[in-house]
Amino acid sequence: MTRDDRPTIRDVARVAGVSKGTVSFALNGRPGVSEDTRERILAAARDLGWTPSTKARALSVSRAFAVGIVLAREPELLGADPFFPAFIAGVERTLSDRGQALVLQVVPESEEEAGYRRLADAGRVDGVFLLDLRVADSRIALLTELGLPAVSIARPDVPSAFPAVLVDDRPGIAAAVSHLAGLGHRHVAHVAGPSHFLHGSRRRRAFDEALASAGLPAGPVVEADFSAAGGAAATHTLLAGPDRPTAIVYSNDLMAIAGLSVAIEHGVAVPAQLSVTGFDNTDLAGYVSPALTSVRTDPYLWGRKAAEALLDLIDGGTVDDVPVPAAQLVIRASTAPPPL
Amino acid sequence: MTRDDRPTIRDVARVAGVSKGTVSFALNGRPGVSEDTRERILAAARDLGWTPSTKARALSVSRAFAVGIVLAREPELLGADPFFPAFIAGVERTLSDRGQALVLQVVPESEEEAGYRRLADAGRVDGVFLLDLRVADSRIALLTELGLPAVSIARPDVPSAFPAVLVDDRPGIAAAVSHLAGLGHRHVAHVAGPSHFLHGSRRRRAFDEALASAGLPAGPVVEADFSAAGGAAATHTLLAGPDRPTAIVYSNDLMAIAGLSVAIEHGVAVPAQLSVTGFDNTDLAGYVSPALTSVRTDPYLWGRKAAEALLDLIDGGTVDDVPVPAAQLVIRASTAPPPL
DNA sequence: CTGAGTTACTAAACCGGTTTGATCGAAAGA
DNA sequence: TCTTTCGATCAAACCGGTTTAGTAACTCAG
Repeated sequence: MTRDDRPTIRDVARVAGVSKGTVSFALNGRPGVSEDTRERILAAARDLGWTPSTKARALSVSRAFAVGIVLAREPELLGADPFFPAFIAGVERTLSDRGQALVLQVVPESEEEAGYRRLADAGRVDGVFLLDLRVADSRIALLTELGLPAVSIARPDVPSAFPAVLVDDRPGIAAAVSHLAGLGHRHVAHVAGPSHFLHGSRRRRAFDEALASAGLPAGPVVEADFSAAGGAAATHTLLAGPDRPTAIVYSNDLMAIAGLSVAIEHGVAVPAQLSVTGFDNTDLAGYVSPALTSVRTDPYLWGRKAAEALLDLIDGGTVDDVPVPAAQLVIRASTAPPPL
Repeated sequence: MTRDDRPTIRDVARVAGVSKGTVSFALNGRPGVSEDTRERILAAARDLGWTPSTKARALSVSRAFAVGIVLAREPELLGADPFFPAFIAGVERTLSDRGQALVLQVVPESEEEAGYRRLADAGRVDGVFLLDLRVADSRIALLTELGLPAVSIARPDVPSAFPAVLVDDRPGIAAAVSHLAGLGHRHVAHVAGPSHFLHGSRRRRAFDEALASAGLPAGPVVEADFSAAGGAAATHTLLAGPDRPTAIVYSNDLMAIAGLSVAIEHGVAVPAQLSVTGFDNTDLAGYVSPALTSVRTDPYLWGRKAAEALLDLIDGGTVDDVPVPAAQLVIRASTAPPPL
């Protein structure tokens, strides 16, 4: 029952007894159409069940009415990350209100640049979101060259003319460290994300600074890859080494949860002998044992804000950076005073 | 530096000294162009850096060169589900090879139908994937009415003219039950997903059947919602009740992991006093304590196959259902013989 | 040497909207 | 009363491709 006889603007014009142009004007709320005819046209459109063809509009106004995301992550890591789905849900919230679509592209890291080029050259999107910023991220220059508007999540460390949603991980990490310091910990370690990611390196720096401002000695930092396996390996390193820390600040929940089991295997009780904090406050954080103290972020909100900024940018406005509320520490059972 | 002077087919034609039509023929590998001119045209296109405009092609051949997914899930649940990102990664693998794009739509459940209608009416996509099938799913009729080609993940329980990727959860559940039966368990419980989801109810039925075919008595079944909170509550119900089971088969890993902590809180040792199995074999499964016995599925593969089927369907072929390998049970430390 | 059949190519129509320039009748100003 | 201006409307061009119909040159059988 593939009824391909979708009505066109021509049909609406005929039924309403006007020209195509007038229908177009009426629908886009332009002046120069009498109230009388406007209503007749709208009625005709309603009767015919006509919706303007995005394809045709896209061609004539040279807009795609869509924005894009290029994801260069391994499928497995993607699956474990709670950020991404919540973010796109937020993005969609804004987009659907404004009649825009979201085009997703998942590519191997080696094809990331090609992914953006394809999107731009084919004219598939009017702008993109810049996620997973890296240190000295080359995509900023690429997108500038391509003339593709963009909004980044967090402000890049290289000059960027694009607006950013000012996500800042530092207060969250600082809150975790200061919570631990307040409990009396003096040997605090950090399991960091990959240092070529901006959030990886920024969380790490925030950790160093928070220790210093709490008057604590610098703590050991092990770099991992945000995966469960990586978190487990890093934890093993920290617990097997000399001068075992009494607390570990993980840069995401997944690694922290994996760390919990490693501690058990090492016969280290959490939180009695080791305190642990996560980051992301995933669904699971409250339901592991002990329940995980974590930093709550709000990727859904970021998605909404980022989409608003991007659409405004595309519509020609100059857009400022977008502030967002600071992350909050959620204290649960995995943190306690250090052993005496 | 928004250089909007992208070359058009006209420019290529001029440089190559031929007409637009000939350029089009040359590029689409049609006969009627001499080898000589064809090369000249391709060279001109390369020199100018010309890529055909998807917008224009879409209009003239009335194809969107894109397929869609409408997701009607709560953002939180989405974030915790490992299926979805892996699936779209697989989809993308196929799509990018064939020059197609993926349009994503995340909507509240109440707007699901509207979501499909929008996609279809605006002509944004040429077909869609049907995920999270429900019992007596009304979307089959909807898509048929809209004339929108589709491929479903798992075969629906209502008559459907659309091809399906034959995902079957039953062997996985059966393997888990038979593993537990082999270990000597006779009191096996199940924490099911929502029964209005096809996979929820099918896993439940598979559980019942597997128990029967192992010669075991019917076990208690508690319905939950696939979330950590739901899994915890269900586990609590099972462990607090009379006639406590010696093993629990969860319908996903998230609930199983939440269940592990509830067991600890109840002073029930896993696996000594209680065996636990999950479903999905998430990244985390191997890194909780005890490591979780789980059913490994392959959503990445499903995505690839589903996309191939959908594109073939759109291209006019008649497409058969697509078989996929049965899920495998991954045995880890969370299962052991029951207490004596 | 003619007429039919190929081959290689062009001009023009078309997809379904938006946008520009022109037209026409009516109201307003001289 | 005779312009002038303005609001409402239409016809046609345009966006950048694809596709159809037509044509010129060239081959080949009779």
